[in-house]
Amino acid sequence: MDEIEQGEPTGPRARNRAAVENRLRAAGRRHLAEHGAAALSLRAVARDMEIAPSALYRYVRNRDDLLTVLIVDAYDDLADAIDAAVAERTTPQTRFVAFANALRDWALAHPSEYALIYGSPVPGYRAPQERTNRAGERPLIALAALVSTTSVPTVAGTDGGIQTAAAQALQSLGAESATLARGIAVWNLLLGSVSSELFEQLGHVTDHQAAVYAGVVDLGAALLFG
Amino acid sequence: MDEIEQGEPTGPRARNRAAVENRLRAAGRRHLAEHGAAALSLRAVARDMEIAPSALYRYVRNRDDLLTVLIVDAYDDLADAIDAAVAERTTPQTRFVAFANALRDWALAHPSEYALIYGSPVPGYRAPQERTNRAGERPLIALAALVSTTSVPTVAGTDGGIQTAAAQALQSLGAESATLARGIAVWNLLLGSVSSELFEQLGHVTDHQAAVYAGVVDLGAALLFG
DNA sequence: TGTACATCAGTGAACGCGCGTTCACTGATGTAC
DNA sequence: TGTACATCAGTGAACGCGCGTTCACTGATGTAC
Repeated sequence: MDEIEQGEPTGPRARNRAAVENRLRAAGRRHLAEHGAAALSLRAVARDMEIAPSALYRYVRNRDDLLTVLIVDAYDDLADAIDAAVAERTTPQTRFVAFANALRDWALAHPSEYALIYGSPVPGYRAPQERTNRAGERPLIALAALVSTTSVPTVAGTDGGIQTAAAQALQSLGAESATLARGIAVWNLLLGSVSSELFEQLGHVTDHQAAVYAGVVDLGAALLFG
Repeated sequence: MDEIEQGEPTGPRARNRAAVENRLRAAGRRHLAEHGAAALSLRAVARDMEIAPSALYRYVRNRDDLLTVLIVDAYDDLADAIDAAVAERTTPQTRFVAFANALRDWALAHPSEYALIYGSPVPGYRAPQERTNRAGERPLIALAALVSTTSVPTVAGTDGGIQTAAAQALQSLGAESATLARGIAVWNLLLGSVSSELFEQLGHVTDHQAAVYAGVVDLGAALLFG
């Protein structure tokens, strides 16, 4: 998709190509939800689309390439949801609450995509960082932005240095290491809470997941601001 | 293995059987580490053991059965490590620190087994709770025990009610719901921190993972005891 | 202690399956003149 | 506007592979008398 370069003409051909790309992404997500990332299969996706398996190679280099596309889509979709939620609030505290709730809401609505990006890594698949980093850092940068009172400078996507853009963003906020550590802890707390709810790691210790999460959010807010 | 019932005679045959079972578990773990749970394959394990694939069916009902055995082993191994570490300390705070460090140390030493029990679920595999619950609750019960000053009663393994033994243990401690919620939050914080370190969910935001975790542990202690 | 039978561990061939990927191809769409 | 050629999307057959599981079997170990 993105990676097979094309000019951007319009006309029937281009329109059709875009439509097929969308059907491919949708079918990929569907397959992800039903069988998991490790079992994502080009043949099965092609079957879903009622197309010959070989036709997919016009859109995607190979199986792993499709996974990469879906990963980037998932990060972007989550980050869009977060950005939208945060933008509605003004104070740091309410922005943080919106951030945390957007994270959980998105995860519950898109469990397989959440598992894809924040679950255990897909064995045998190594994400190509130059394609994955930009989107993958967006949620973290959003968190960094609301921890700080000043606004976060957009970091040009050079990537691939020792430190990622997210780390630069955090440090350009003038976060001392203690603040940085607290920010990381809060992020881990939120991800851990969402994961354990979604993956049912607690058995049925509680039936009040939403209430527990609300407590977790309070806790996070206290750590960051209080 | 456990599930194919046997008397417990000794003699060459029994000894050999036990030895093969151990080789099977070891080969299973090895395969898990190299290719992940979703790709766990009886044929590959048999090849590892230099044995005919069909021979494995003397020890295991099918592929999922082997997964279940490995899951139970992993929980028990982790819980043993935790119990041993906690037993060396006496005050609640130091016991909690020992607990948290044992969790991280075990995860770093056994990443694939950690992913198996606390990562995203294996698609298409549904753990049979009657075989999995007892071991799966051990780490939680250990945490519950050290949150409380009184010792935790051993709960008979009836399982399968609405509430699990872990929840009963927590509540028999007289934990009010606020304490319960805080205990859950701490557990989520620890799991989230270990997972994000192990699965590299942060990119390279920090190079001081051990220090960050130490901060997380302090935080957890403050939440529980402070 | 020896013998006859039952149990068990392991073999090897076979089944049907789905997978990723390549390849030569056809027909439709776009482009240059 | 019409024609000749280039590009592109999609087809269908084929490749070699590894998988889970079943089955009839052989030979070794255990057991009863």
